[in-house]
Amino acid sequence: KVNICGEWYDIDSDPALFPTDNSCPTWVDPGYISGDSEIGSEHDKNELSVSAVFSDEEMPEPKKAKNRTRNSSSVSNDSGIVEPEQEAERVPKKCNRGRKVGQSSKGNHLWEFIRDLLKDSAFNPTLLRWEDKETGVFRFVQSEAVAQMWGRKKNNTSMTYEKLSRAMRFCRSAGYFADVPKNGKFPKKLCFRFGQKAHGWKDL
DNA sequence: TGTGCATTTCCTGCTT
DNA sequence: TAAGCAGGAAATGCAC
Repeated sequence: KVNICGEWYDIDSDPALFPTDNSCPTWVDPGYISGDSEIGSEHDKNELSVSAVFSDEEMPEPKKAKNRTRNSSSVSNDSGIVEPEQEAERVPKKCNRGRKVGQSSKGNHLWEFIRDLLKDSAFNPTLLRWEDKETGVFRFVQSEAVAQMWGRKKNNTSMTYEKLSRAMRFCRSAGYFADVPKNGKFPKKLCFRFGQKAHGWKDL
Protein backbone atom coordinates (compact mmCIF):
# COMPACT_ATOMS: atom_id res chain seq x y z
CA LYS A 1 0.00 0.00 0.00
CA VAL A 2 1.06 3.52 -0.69
CA ASN A 3 0.04 6.30 1.63
CA ILE A 4 -0.73 9.61 -0.02
CA CYS A 5 -1.93 12.32 2.31
CA GLY A 6 -3.19 9.83 4.82
CA GLU A 7 -5.11 7.86 2.23
CA TRP A 8 -3.93 4.35 1.48
CA TYR A 9 -3.89 3.34 -2.14
CA ASP A 10 -4.13 -0.44 -2.15
CA ILE A 11 -1.76 -2.01 -4.60
CA ASP A 12 -3.37 -5.42 -4.29
CA SER A 13 -6.89 -4.26 -4.95
CA ASP A 14 -5.81 -1.97 -7.71
CA PRO A 15 -3.01 -3.75 -9.56
CA ALA A 16 -3.51 -1.68 -12.67
CA LEU A 17 -2.83 1.45 -10.68
CA PHE A 18 0.09 0.09 -8.72
CA PRO A 19 1.84 -2.87 -10.33
CA THR A 20 3.22 -5.37 -7.88
CA ASP A 21 6.53 -5.76 -9.66
CA ASN A 22 7.69 -2.31 -8.55
CA SER A 23 7.48 -1.20 -12.12
CA CYS A 24 6.02 2.10 -12.99
CA PRO A 25 2.24 2.56 -12.70
CA THR A 26 0.47 1.87 -15.94
CA TRP A 27 -0.60 5.43 -16.46
CA VAL A 28 2.97 6.49 -16.86
CA ASP A 29 4.05 6.91 -20.40
CA PRO A 30 6.56 4.14 -21.03
CA GLY A 31 8.44 6.42 -23.34
CA TYR A 32 9.15 8.71 -20.44
CA ILE A 33 10.47 5.91 -18.28
CA SER A 34 12.58 4.41 -20.98
CA GLY A 35 14.37 7.64 -21.43
CA ASP A 36 12.74 8.36 -24.74
CA SER A 37 11.07 11.31 -23.18
CA GLU A 38 12.63 14.36 -21.69
CA ILE A 39 11.37 17.64 -20.40
CA GLY A 40 10.35 19.67 -23.36
CA SER A 41 9.83 16.71 -25.64
CA GLU A 42 6.50 15.59 -27.03
CA HIS A 43 6.10 13.17 -24.14
CA ASP A 44 6.45 16.04 -21.79
CA LYS A 45 3.67 18.02 -23.32
CA ASN A 46 0.96 16.64 -21.17
CA GLU A 47 0.89 13.33 -22.99
CA LEU A 48 -1.05 10.88 -20.88
CA SER A 49 -1.87 7.26 -20.56
CA VAL A 50 -4.60 7.55 -17.99
CA SER A 51 -6.96 5.58 -20.18
CA ALA A 52 -5.03 2.50 -19.16
CA VAL A 53 -6.08 3.13 -15.59
CA PHE A 54 -9.46 4.75 -15.72
CA SER A 55 -12.37 3.21 -17.53
CA ASP A 56 -14.60 5.18 -19.85
CA GLU A 57 -17.01 5.83 -17.01
CA GLU A 58 -14.24 7.08 -14.79
CA MET A 59 -12.62 9.26 -17.36
CA PRO A 60 -13.39 12.94 -16.95
CA GLU A 61 -16.04 14.27 -19.19
CA PRO A 62 -14.77 16.26 -22.13
CA LYS A 63 -14.99 19.93 -21.63
CA LYS A 64 -18.58 20.98 -22.06
CA ALA A 65 -19.63 23.57 -24.55
CA LYS A 66 -19.16 26.86 -22.89
CA ASN A 67 -22.32 28.54 -21.67
CA ARG A 68 -21.93 32.24 -21.61
CA THR A 69 -23.65 33.40 -18.51
CA ARG A 70 -22.06 36.67 -17.52
CA ASN A 71 -20.73 38.69 -20.37
CA SER A 72 -23.73 39.85 -22.32
CA SER A 73 -21.55 41.33 -25.02
CA SER A 74 -20.37 37.90 -26.00
CA VAL A 75 -23.86 36.58 -26.61
CA SER A 76 -25.15 39.46 -28.60
CA ASN A 77 -25.22 39.13 -32.32
CA ASP A 78 -23.26 41.19 -34.81
CA SER A 79 -25.64 44.06 -34.44
CA GLY A 80 -25.17 44.06 -30.72
CA ILE A 81 -28.79 43.05 -30.09
CA VAL A 82 -29.33 40.17 -27.75
CA GLU A 83 -31.83 37.72 -29.18
CA PRO A 84 -34.40 36.14 -26.83
CA GLU A 85 -32.92 32.68 -27.35
CA GLN A 86 -29.49 34.02 -26.62
CA GLU A 87 -30.89 35.75 -23.56
CA ALA A 88 -32.19 32.40 -22.36
CA GLU A 89 -28.71 30.95 -22.71
CA ARG A 90 -27.48 33.49 -20.21
CA VAL A 91 -29.38 31.84 -17.39
CA PRO A 92 -26.65 30.65 -15.04
CA LYS A 93 -26.22 26.91 -14.76
CA LYS A 94 -26.35 27.04 -11.00
CA CYS A 95 -27.07 23.36 -10.67
CA ASN A 96 -23.77 22.44 -12.28
CA ARG A 97 -21.60 24.71 -10.23
CA GLY A 98 -19.77 24.03 -7.05
CA ARG A 99 -18.98 20.82 -5.32
CA LYS A 100 -21.12 17.79 -5.98
CA VAL A 101 -22.74 15.56 -3.38
CA GLY A 102 -20.25 13.13 -1.96
CA GLN A 103 -17.22 15.22 -2.79
CA SER A 104 -15.56 15.56 0.54
CA SER A 105 -13.55 18.60 1.49
CA LYS A 106 -12.30 17.19 4.75
CA GLY A 107 -8.91 15.66 5.12
CA ASN A 108 -5.65 16.89 3.75
CA HIS A 109 -5.23 19.94 1.62
CA LEU A 110 -4.16 20.10 -1.97
CA TRP A 111 -0.66 21.33 -1.18
CA GLU A 112 -0.20 18.44 1.26
CA PHE A 113 -1.36 15.98 -1.39
CA ILE A 114 1.17 17.44 -3.83
CA ARG A 115 3.89 17.39 -1.18
CA ASP A 116 3.23 13.74 -0.43
CA LEU A 117 3.36 12.83 -4.09
CA LEU A 118 6.75 14.51 -4.35
CA LYS A 119 7.82 12.60 -1.27
CA ASP A 120 6.97 9.24 -2.79
CA SER A 121 9.39 7.73 -5.29
CA ALA A 122 6.46 5.94 -6.89
CA PHE A 123 5.20 9.28 -8.16
CA ASN A 124 8.33 11.41 -8.22
CA PRO A 125 9.60 11.87 -10.91
CA THR A 126 7.07 9.96 -12.97
CA LEU A 127 3.98 12.06 -12.24
CA LEU A 128 5.64 15.21 -10.98
CA ARG A 129 9.20 16.17 -10.24
CA TRP A 130 11.39 18.73 -8.58
CA GLU A 131 12.71 21.47 -10.80
CA ASP A 132 14.57 23.10 -7.95
CA LYS A 133 14.19 21.47 -4.57
CA GLU A 134 16.04 24.29 -2.83
CA THR A 135 13.43 26.86 -3.78
CA GLY A 136 10.49 24.46 -3.78
CA VAL A 137 9.87 24.61 -7.50
CA PHE A 138 8.25 21.52 -8.97
CA ARG A 139 6.68 20.57 -12.25
CA PHE A 140 3.85 18.34 -13.35
CA VAL A 141 5.01 15.57 -15.66
CA GLN A 142 1.71 13.71 -15.95
CA SER A 143 -0.63 16.55 -15.09
CA GLU A 144 -3.89 14.80 -15.91
CA ALA A 145 -2.85 11.69 -14.01
CA VAL A 146 -2.16 13.78 -10.91
CA ALA A 147 -5.52 15.47 -11.37
CA GLN A 148 -7.20 12.07 -11.61
CA MET A 149 -5.53 10.98 -8.39
CA TRP A 150 -6.68 14.16 -6.68
CA GLY A 151 -10.19 13.64 -7.98
CA ARG A 152 -10.11 10.06 -6.82
CA LYS A 153 -9.15 11.21 -3.35
CA LYS A 154 -12.02 13.69 -3.35
CA ASN A 155 -14.59 11.33 -4.87
CA ASN A 156 -14.65 13.46 -7.97
CA THR A 157 -14.10 11.49 -11.16
CA SER A 158 -14.55 14.57 -13.31
CA MET A 159 -11.44 16.27 -11.97
CA THR A 160 -9.13 17.60 -14.67
CA TYR A 161 -5.81 19.39 -14.67
CA GLU A 162 -7.59 22.60 -15.60
CA LYS A 163 -9.62 22.43 -12.40
CA LEU A 164 -6.67 21.24 -10.36
CA SER A 165 -4.56 24.12 -11.61
CA ARG A 166 -7.33 26.58 -10.70
CA ALA A 167 -7.29 25.17 -7.18
CA MET A 168 -3.50 25.47 -7.20
CA ARG A 169 -3.81 29.13 -8.13
CA PHE A 170 -6.23 29.67 -5.26
CA CYS A 171 -3.76 27.98 -2.94
CA ARG A 172 -1.11 30.27 -4.35
CA SER A 173 -3.13 33.34 -3.44
CA ALA A 174 -3.59 31.82 0.02
CA GLY A 175 0.15 31.42 0.45
CA TYR A 176 0.48 27.67 0.14
CA PHE A 177 2.09 28.08 -3.25
CA ALA A 178 4.06 30.98 -4.67
CA ASP A 179 4.97 32.42 -8.04
CA VAL A 180 7.68 30.60 -9.94
CA PRO A 181 10.71 32.86 -10.44
CA LYS A 182 10.56 34.35 -13.92
CA ASN A 183 14.25 34.18 -14.63
CA GLY A 184 14.00 31.83 -17.55
CA LYS A 185 15.39 29.01 -15.48
CA PHE A 186 12.04 27.27 -15.17
CA PRO A 187 9.44 26.64 -17.84
CA LYS A 188 6.29 28.62 -17.21
CA LYS A 189 3.94 25.80 -18.06
CA LEU A 190 3.04 23.16 -15.46
CA CYS A 191 5.46 24.69 -12.94
CA PHE A 192 4.52 25.62 -9.37
CA ARG A 193 6.40 26.50 -6.22
CA PHE A 194 5.66 25.91 -2.55
CA GLY A 195 4.83 29.03 -0.61
CA GLN A 196 5.41 30.27 2.91
CA LYS A 197 2.44 28.47 4.41
CA ALA A 198 3.52 25.12 3.00
CA HIS A 199 5.83 23.12 5.19
CA GLY A 200 7.46 19.73 5.28
CA TRP A 201 8.56 19.73 1.66
CA LYS A 202 12.14 20.79 2.37
CA ASP A 203 12.98 17.73 4.41
CA LEU A 204 11.79 15.28 1.80
C1' DT B 1 -28.12 28.30 12.18
C1' DG B 2 -24.66 31.27 10.45
C1' DT B 3 -20.00 31.88 8.97
C1' DG B 4 -15.53 30.95 7.03
C1' DC B 5 -12.43 27.91 4.68
C1' DA B 6 -11.05 25.16 0.88
C1' DT B 7 -12.12 23.90 -2.89
C1' DT B 8 -15.01 23.00 -7.58
C1' DT B 9 -17.01 24.58 -11.72
C1' DC B 10 -17.72 27.68 -15.49
C1' DC B 11 -16.37 31.38 -17.79
C1' DT B 12 -13.61 35.38 -20.22
C1' DG B 13 -9.43 37.45 -21.37
C1' DC B 14 -4.51 37.29 -21.87
C1' DT B 15 -0.18 35.03 -23.15
C1' DT B 16 2.66 31.77 -25.46
C1' DT C 1 -4.74 30.36 -34.44
C1' DA C 2 -4.91 27.04 -30.86
C1' DA C 3 -3.64 25.74 -26.39
C1' DG C 4 -2.49 26.94 -21.91
C1' DC C 5 -2.59 30.13 -18.08
C1' DA C 6 -4.73 33.61 -14.95
C1' DG C 7 -8.29 35.03 -12.37
C1' DG C 8 -13.41 36.50 -11.42
C1' DA C 9 -17.68 34.77 -9.79
C1' DA C 10 -20.79 31.60 -7.86
C1' DA C 11 -21.57 27.40 -5.75
C1' DT C 12 -20.73 23.47 -2.44
C1' DG C 13 -19.43 20.50 1.83
C1' DC C 14 -17.63 20.63 6.09
C1' DA C 15 -16.01 22.26 10.63
C1' DC C 16 -16.83 25.21 14.22
